[in-house]
Amino acid sequence: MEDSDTVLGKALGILRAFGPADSVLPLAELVRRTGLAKGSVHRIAGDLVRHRLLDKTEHGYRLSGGLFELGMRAAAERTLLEVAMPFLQDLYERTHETVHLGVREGHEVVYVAKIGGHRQAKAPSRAGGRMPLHCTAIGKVLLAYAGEDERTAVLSAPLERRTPHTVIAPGLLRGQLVRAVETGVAYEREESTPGLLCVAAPVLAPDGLTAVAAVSVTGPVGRFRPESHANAVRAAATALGATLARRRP
Amino acid sequence: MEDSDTVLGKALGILRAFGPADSVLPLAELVRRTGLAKGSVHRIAGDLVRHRLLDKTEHGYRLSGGLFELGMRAAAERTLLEVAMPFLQDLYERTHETVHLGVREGHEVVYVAKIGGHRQAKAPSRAGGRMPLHCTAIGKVLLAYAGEDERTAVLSAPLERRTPHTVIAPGLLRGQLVRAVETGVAYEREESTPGLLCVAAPVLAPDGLTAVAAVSVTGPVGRFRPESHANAVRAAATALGATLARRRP
DNA sequence: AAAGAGCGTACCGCTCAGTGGAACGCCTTC
DNA sequence: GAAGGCGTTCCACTGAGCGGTACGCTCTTT
Repeated sequence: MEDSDTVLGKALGILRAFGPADSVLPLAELVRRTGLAKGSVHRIAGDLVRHRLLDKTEHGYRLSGGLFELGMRAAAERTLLEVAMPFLQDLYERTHETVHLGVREGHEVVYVAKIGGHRQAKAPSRAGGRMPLHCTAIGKVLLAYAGEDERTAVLSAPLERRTPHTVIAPGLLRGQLVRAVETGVAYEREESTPGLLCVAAPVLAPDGLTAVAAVSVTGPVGRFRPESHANAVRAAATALGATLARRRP
Repeated sequence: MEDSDTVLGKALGILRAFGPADSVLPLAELVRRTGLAKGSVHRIAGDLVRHRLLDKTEHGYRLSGGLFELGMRAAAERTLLEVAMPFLQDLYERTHETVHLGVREGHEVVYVAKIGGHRQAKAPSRAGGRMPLHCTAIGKVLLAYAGEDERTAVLSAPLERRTPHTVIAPGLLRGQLVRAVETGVAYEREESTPGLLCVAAPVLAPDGLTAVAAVSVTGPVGRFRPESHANAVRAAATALGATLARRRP
């Protein structure tokens, strides 16, 4: 799906052929998804196994633990994760709902952490996973604090309708972003996933103008009242921001 | 440090040149660590940047978020992590000490998760990081439930002394392993890091004979009494084991 | 100010690693 | 028993990758 004229490109193509859903893919499927020659996929996959990026099972290939280890060394997300963990922990303990930590990556959110208990609302989000900016609470917060150019770029592109509640009117969304900056929190009400509500607050950089990340609390329609957690989320996010600022003088 | 005759090998060499400690490395340092030609490192690093595995900063290269995303797709650790999270959460809430989840990878532990609060004892462990088997509570548990051949392999090799308390006598360690199987928990008392104590329990496969992972609670010498958390750790680990068994019929 | 060291970048001709089409054997499925 | 899908192996061609060389830059040193 990308440029596959270099060995590295092909290898990455194979690795990225694994969607968030699939755990083990047979060779033929990899050939199909990557569009590469069967022989090439066979050989490269073999190399990847040798390098502990893939595991070869009876039924095909699987992303290996070596990849996990490598990914956890990524500097930015790792330090963010480590510093944030205590605050996320506090937040969870106070709310006992699913807690997310996310950063912006282009026009999407990438979740850096997701913690929750047994009775958590089953959200499609996963650590390392992505979501559109416009239909999630974290996304809205991040978008609200993104540069004006980024914001208009997102708002002028067609906004994908994920559920009947997804806000796809740019004007409406822009209003929500303004309110997010004013109030320090953004909400999502079944806009990305039916049955899920969410509050998010920004983790601001020392300048107070840009968001380096965002924290959210998610819960199911019914028992969950996002507004009642707004303060907790805001507190966690600002505390995290202050701690991050203290680390990098 | 590995085989670097294939492009992929060189690329991996570059990525793995990043130790857990360093966040940004200049080109020259990568050349030094990998032993590759300067031109090659330059070109490959450029390719890696293009593929979102590296970021290029003012002061050098840095492992990028793309790597984090990719690593989080690793099937085994991801599902383990997701299923385990609620149990780890419970355990943390009950103890308010640092909680670890680890799996065995060769003769080392790989930590899949690490959660803790503000007052956590600062351990050198990190998610995605490694530790020797013989000097950690999780390692001992995993070793106790490993195959007999694996166990003797570890015990017959010289055991690295990490601290004055590290158990390096194979007989002594073997005794601890036997006790671990009998009691369902293993302990570590400043054997990997001065000032740290730890209790761990195995997450057993349905057969009840092999451990798929291990859970631990860590705390500082002084206030922390590992024995008093043995039951909580054991409970969390067995509950997790039961849940995992239910998922794969 | 000049010399030096270390850095990132750019160039380029040689060559062998990587390529992908073809063919094979092994399974199901129809 | 034909047909199709699968994983694997083989092999001759070729251009991607290689690494030595060279340049410009910014510091530090003398």
